[in-house]
This record gives sequence, C-alpha cells and structure tokens, in this order.
Amino acid sequence: MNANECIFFQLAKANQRAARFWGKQIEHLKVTPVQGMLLNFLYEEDRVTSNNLGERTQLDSATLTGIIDRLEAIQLVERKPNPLDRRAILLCLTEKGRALALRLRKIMEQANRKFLSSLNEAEEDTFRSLIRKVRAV
Amino acid sequence: MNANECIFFQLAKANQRAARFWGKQIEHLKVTPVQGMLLNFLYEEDRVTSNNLGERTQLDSATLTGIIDRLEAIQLVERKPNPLDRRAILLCLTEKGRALALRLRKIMEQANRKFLSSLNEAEEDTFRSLIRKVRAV
DNA sequence: TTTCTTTTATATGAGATCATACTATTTTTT
DNA sequence: AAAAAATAGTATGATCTCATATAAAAGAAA
Repeated sequence: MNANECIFFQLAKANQRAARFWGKQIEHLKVTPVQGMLLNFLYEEDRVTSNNLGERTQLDSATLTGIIDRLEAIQLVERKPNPLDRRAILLCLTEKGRALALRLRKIMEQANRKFLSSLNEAEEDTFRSLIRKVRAV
Repeated sequence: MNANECIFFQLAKANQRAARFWGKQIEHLKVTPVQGMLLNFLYEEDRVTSNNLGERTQLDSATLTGIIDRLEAIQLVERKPNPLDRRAILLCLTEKGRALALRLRKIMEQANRKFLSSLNEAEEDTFRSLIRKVRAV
C-alpha cells in the first residue's frame, strides 16, 4: 500500500481542501474557517457553556478557549457570567456576531453545494453516509 | 442546513478521528501522525528536495521546514547538500529512520483495515473513490 | 461543617498549518 | 557580462489542536 492511498492521508487532504474552500468563501468576512463554523453553531444555540459548545463541535476545551478569545476580541462573541454556576460562562453572540452568523449560514449552504458539485445526488448521500459510518466507530 | 451537517464540518471531524486513530497506532514509536506519514512518503523515495516532498504530500514549504526540523532533531531524517543546486537540499532517511519507516508501513496497512472495518469491501471502494472525486475538483 | 472529589474554564507548551517576507542561488533577459 | 526575474528553502507570526497542569467553584462524603 502506498502512502498516497492511506486513508489517513486521503482524509487529511480532503479536509485540507475542504477547509481551504470554506475559508475562501468567507475570507471577505474576516473570520477563519474554524471561527466561521463556530459562529454557525452558536447561531443555532447560544447562551451556552463552553462545555456545551465543545460537545457540539467536538473541540477540546483548551482549543475553544483560544478561539473564543479571538472571537471576543473582534466583538462577535461575549462571555457572560453564568448565574447558576460561577465556574461556568455563557457564550453569547453579540448583535454583530448574530448578523454575521446569519450571513455565514447562507454562504455555508451555497458552499456545500459548490464543494460537492462533482457528485450527483445519490453520490452525495452515499458520501455523507459513509463519512458518518467512519466517524461513528 | 444545520452546521452539524455541513460537509466542511463533517470532513474536519472525520479527519480528526482519523488522525487520532493513526496517532494511537504509532504513539509507541514516538512520532506524531504527520511525522509518521512523512516517513512513509520518504520510504517510498528519499534523496529528494523539499519541493519534491512537498508536492507529493501537498504540504506547504514552510510547514515542511518545521516537520523536517523535528525529524532531524530525533535523527530520523538528514538534510544533505544538493550537488546540483546549492539552494536545494536532499532529504534522506537515516538508517534509524528507514528502519522505523518500515515498521510504520506495516502498521499503516493494519490501521487502514481497522479504521475502515465498519465498511464492507464495496463501501470502502466507493468511499475512496468519492474522496478522490471531491479532492480533485 | 470540614474534607475529598469532581467539574469548569484557563494557562502553558509542543506541533501543524498557512501567509508573508527574506536570503541565497539559479535562470532568463537584455 | 550585468541586470532582472524566478526558485529553494528558511524565518516569523497567527491560528488551530492537543496534552497536561492549575485555579476556582460546586458537589459528595466523612
């Protein structure tokens, strides 16, 4: 087996291309691919703890701290105290953040279509299902 | 469309799982997932320029510099002068590096099988072919 | 209540990735 | 041959990711 055929390499490169593609679609909004994705998750539900967001995005708590730091620095997200637990925080989109997230969601739809445009509908379904299968193990 | 269904997110997470899996299989050899993959490529052909390796692995030249630095520090790889071009270098596996790479290749085969064990043969072929299609665009 | 344990988030350090800039060569142009 | 352009690799800084450690608070156990 060639290194080039290795599934770990193939997935790394598929992701490399995907992240770059997504990044290009949103670079004019001045957020990175990961930041953009995080905003999408927060748009679905904010006023959540870092833990909650970490579970949904499967990101390490330390990783999340850094990303939130940067999103807070550009005033897209706010850390608010959690009245129920003084250890925890509540992550909230700012008004600016919510407006941006809305734009991101629209771009995300288009970008998904474009990125997968070489697959027909059945292939796309198969692809998504196989990724799910491989992630699940 | 939910952020969770976004293909960019799905591929990021598939890769996250893949890299972690591959990493676990080789951690006893004291190399990182990326280092392990690079050694596999060098095993197929070394005495190559950084450019050449970068093309094969689709890694940025700056990224490569760092990885090679670390592989050199643990004496798995050597930078040798290129007699044909004094700007360029020749990347060579050391004896130790070659022996390790041989072990890595065997682990890679097993690891690929294990990682894809939830797919049957036809599904694996389909998956690989769809990844190729998506990467190609 | 006091002590022990768990949980939440952050700090730190290493590695990987990319963009950009820079140095030293080599190649091309003039 | 001299000047200009292109190429190879490295340096630097930002971001992302993870492992590990730590501080603060909450919950459980004594």
